[in-house]
Amino acid sequence: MAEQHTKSERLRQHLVDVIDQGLEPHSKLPTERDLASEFDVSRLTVRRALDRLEHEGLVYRVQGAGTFVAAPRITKSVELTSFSEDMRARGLVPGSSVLVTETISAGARLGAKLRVSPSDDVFHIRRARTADGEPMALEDTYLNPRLFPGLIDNIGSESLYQILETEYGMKIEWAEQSIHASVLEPEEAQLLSAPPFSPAFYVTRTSFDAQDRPVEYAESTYRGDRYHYELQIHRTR
Amino acid sequence: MAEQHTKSERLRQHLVDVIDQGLEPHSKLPTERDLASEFDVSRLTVRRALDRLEHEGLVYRVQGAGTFVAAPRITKSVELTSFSEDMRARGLVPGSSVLVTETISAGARLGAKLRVSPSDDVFHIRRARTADGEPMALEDTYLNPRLFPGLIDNIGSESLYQILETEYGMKIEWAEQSIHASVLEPEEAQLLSAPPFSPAFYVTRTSFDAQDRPVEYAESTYRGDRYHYELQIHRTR
DNA sequence: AAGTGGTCTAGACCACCCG
DNA sequence: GGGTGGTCTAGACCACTTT
Repeated sequence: MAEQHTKSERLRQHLVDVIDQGLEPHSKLPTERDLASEFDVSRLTVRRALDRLEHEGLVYRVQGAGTFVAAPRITKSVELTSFSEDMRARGLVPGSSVLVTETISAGARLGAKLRVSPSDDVFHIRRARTADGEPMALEDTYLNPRLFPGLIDNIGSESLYQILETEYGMKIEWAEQSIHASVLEPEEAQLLSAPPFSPAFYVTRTSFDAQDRPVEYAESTYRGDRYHYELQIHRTR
Repeated sequence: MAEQHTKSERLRQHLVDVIDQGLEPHSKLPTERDLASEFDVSRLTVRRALDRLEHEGLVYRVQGAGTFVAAPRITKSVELTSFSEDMRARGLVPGSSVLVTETISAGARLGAKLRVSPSDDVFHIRRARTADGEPMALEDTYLNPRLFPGLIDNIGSESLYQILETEYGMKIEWAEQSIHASVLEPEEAQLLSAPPFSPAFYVTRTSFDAQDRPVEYAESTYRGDRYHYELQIHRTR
């Protein structure tokens, strides 16, 4: 676990542990004032920890009554995760096999996505992604070589995002994702061990760092019979 | 506009107005301390207003440097909207034609979704939804007749959500939505004027009110060639 | 070195829920 | 009426960016 360096984050983590270790839904948590004195912090610090837990859906608050453990909900709202995290969240073991690694000329489309000149080089990685050993998706990832020198020689089965973060200090902050309905072309179907022309998701994603620079552009085709989206959506207030 | 009753909300609204009235992206806003003294509030109150604006993507903050107007982003994160709102947000004119209205026995599946007995009645409404006059989706909506007496006789071309809210005081707060890849069955294809077996989204949605009671269950089939999802996703921290 | 946002404190008053 | 969460204050120190 990463070190928690703020008091409110340490308190939040403590409360997560307490909740996970067997508190029933709708159990009442200690009052904000009690938590403040017990952990020797101000009430505002307690409220910051609870704000985050409420936002994450682990607790709910009722004015005048207290703070309570939320009923676990099956679906979560959409979050930015890697394929590996996504699969683990679904209770599946993620895997990956690299089909292609190459350096190609960006061209107009990829150049625009990654904000490089069309004549510049980009890395291209094609991988088959698996869940519990079964083919789940084909993924073509494109990266700017200037940001990740030498990367293409170090691709293994580890998480690409992990490598970007640990080796290059690159943290992806947000992404634009587009989801289309599609069917598997025969070639894709064969690579995914699925019937040709069966339903599929075609997903494109451009990922950005904290300075809003495009870091990665990826096109993925997911088997529609094995993958779907579950989301919880709220009225914005 | 609804009345803003907290200081931080009034300040937030004021800043929204200022930003909308012509501030360029990356313009620097006044410092938190300046805003605090100008509006005669504490710095924490300023920070709460800015927190919300940052969350909404209108501003970004750089520690040690300042707070800046964010570049407008094309895509928005997923929000809970009706078909009509959704289409209007895409710049299309929504329409609807009612194909079926009937009262049927719930059965096990619908009973579970709407939390009524399998032998209870439910309303069923089948509609073809159009955008700019072109067929976009088929939608089967199921409702609990006890919550909406007489509704089935009043279905017109107006927004169903509008009727639920104005006639029955029902406000939908959140929903669980599931999105599957699919293809159009010949019957659906004909109703949607699309080729049979062409790509489609199959979407189910259960909508809940503020008390977490299921209000509506809907199954929709969207033409994949005319509809897709665009979302902006963020790392949760 | 000065200025900015990030975190935290100790205390206050209000709106709301419950016995 | 007593306790709870919701909002707010005035001030402090820290981490970081900019000059």
